[in-house]
Amino acid sequence: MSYQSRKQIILKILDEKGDVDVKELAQVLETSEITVRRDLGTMAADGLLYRTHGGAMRLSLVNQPISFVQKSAVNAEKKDHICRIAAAQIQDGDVIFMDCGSTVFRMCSFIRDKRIKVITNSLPVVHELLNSAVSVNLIGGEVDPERQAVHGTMATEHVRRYQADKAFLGVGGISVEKGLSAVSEKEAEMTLSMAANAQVTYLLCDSSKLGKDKYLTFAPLSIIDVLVTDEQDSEVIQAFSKAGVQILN
Amino acid sequence: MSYQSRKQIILKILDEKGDVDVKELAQVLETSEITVRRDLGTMAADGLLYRTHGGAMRLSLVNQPISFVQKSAVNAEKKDHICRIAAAQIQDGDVIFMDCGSTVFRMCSFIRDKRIKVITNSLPVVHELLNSAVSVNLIGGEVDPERQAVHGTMATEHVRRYQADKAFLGVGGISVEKGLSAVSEKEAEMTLSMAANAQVTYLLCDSSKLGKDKYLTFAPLSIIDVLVTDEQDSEVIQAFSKAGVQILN
DNA sequence: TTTGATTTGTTCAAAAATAATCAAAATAAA
DNA sequence: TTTATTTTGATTATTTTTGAACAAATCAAA
Repeated sequence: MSYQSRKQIILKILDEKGDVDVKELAQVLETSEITVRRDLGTMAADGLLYRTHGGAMRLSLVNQPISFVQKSAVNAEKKDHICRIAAAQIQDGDVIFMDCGSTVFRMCSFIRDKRIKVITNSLPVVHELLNSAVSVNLIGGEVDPERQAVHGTMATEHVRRYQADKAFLGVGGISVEKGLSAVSEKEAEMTLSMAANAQVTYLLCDSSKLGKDKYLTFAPLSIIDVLVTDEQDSEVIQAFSKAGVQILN
Repeated sequence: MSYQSRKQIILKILDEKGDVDVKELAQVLETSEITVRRDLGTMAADGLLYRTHGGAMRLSLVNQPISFVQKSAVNAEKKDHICRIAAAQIQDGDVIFMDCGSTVFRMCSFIRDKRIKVITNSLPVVHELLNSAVSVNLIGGEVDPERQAVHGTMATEHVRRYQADKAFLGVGGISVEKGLSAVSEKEAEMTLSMAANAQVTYLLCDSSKLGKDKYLTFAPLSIIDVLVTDEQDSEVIQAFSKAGVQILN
């Protein structure tokens, strides 16, 4: 049995169990311990595993995989409903903006296989679409650790350079009277920039946010074209509709 | 039996089992081992299989993509040595560039507690510094999934807007004769941009890359100021020193 | 901290696999 | 048919891989 074959087996065991010891491998591979040690040595040098005393460990256990923790999955079902509808609006070839809202993030799993370009300031979105059919353009600027997103002058300017077919945005609150409101100026600025440079602006908004205002009101209702929500035909919805916003639910 | 017929059989066995050894094939094909070896040799040259000692393997088993985490684990000790030295050059208040090299990535753990600003095009670096004392500026542009980094025109332009105290860069290879070389044009472009906009340019380079040239040579030695390496006083090092590069090791 | 057991690195020799060279056999071309 | 070319197998030298032996390093328990 060649080194390459042993390597495959070792990797497989490591993938299943997470760790192995030399003696165990020597038995499984029907070879001597010294050979196993040599194999583990070269594999460690190639960065395929982490060598421990007496054995080896899977790298992912040592060096935690890169992943972004998402905001609590509050209203997960509602959000998924909204995202399904929003994703259906996208066609292959589209260029779309996606902001750093938690609802917008959930769209990722519904657009992985689309041949589109996504321009975003959200790190979790980038991470989620990294190995997908989607081509990603990341907006540059100051990283906001709390929101895991990019904001600031540079980011705004970056957005201004691009023209998108559609923008998919989140928001803190929305009402007919006061329009759009946010909890942070940074997010508000990004929302405005994206809306300004997109042909059609979709607002993804679960029913808990409808008719609510957050501390910073920053834009009139008119900057959005379509409101995607889970709320069925209610008074609030009809008010939005009357105010000239198209409703999808 | 002709080579073509044997080839078909070998490929079929390989497809079913994943690997074979020469002796086994010699029996099945009713021919000598030397002939089998010759067959495997030509087939490997044609890219039909991967030749191992004593046999062959299916290509799909061998060609597994190497993740960034894995790459950064190669020569880990050397890299950590280099990173410790590099990190010691940084003072609170500094603005620094960091590129998407795997050695540069390892610097993260040594600079987490510094009060500095890091400007980078590397997603792993951003992730690693997300919850640290470091303030991060992310370079925007097209995301390259393979390198987990941002490149392109927009990225280059972004860098041009900033002036940094220090740049910490990786490279594919470096030699006194040909200067800096890279495996991709994108990386080369980013290296050039960062070097151009930094007061002092540090090249982080473990000994395995010294004196080696990669396919794309893109810059003279003069664009770097300091070479940080693990290689102790050797001929190669002295040559670099004589060429005007400061050495840290 | 010391002790004892285990693991590892190193060196070396045996074994296995390969490369290189050359001649015989099979095949194709004139 | 003869001649040239390709393919194959045998032989030998070289390289790679493997396992054993032993000193050094490491770990765990007393």
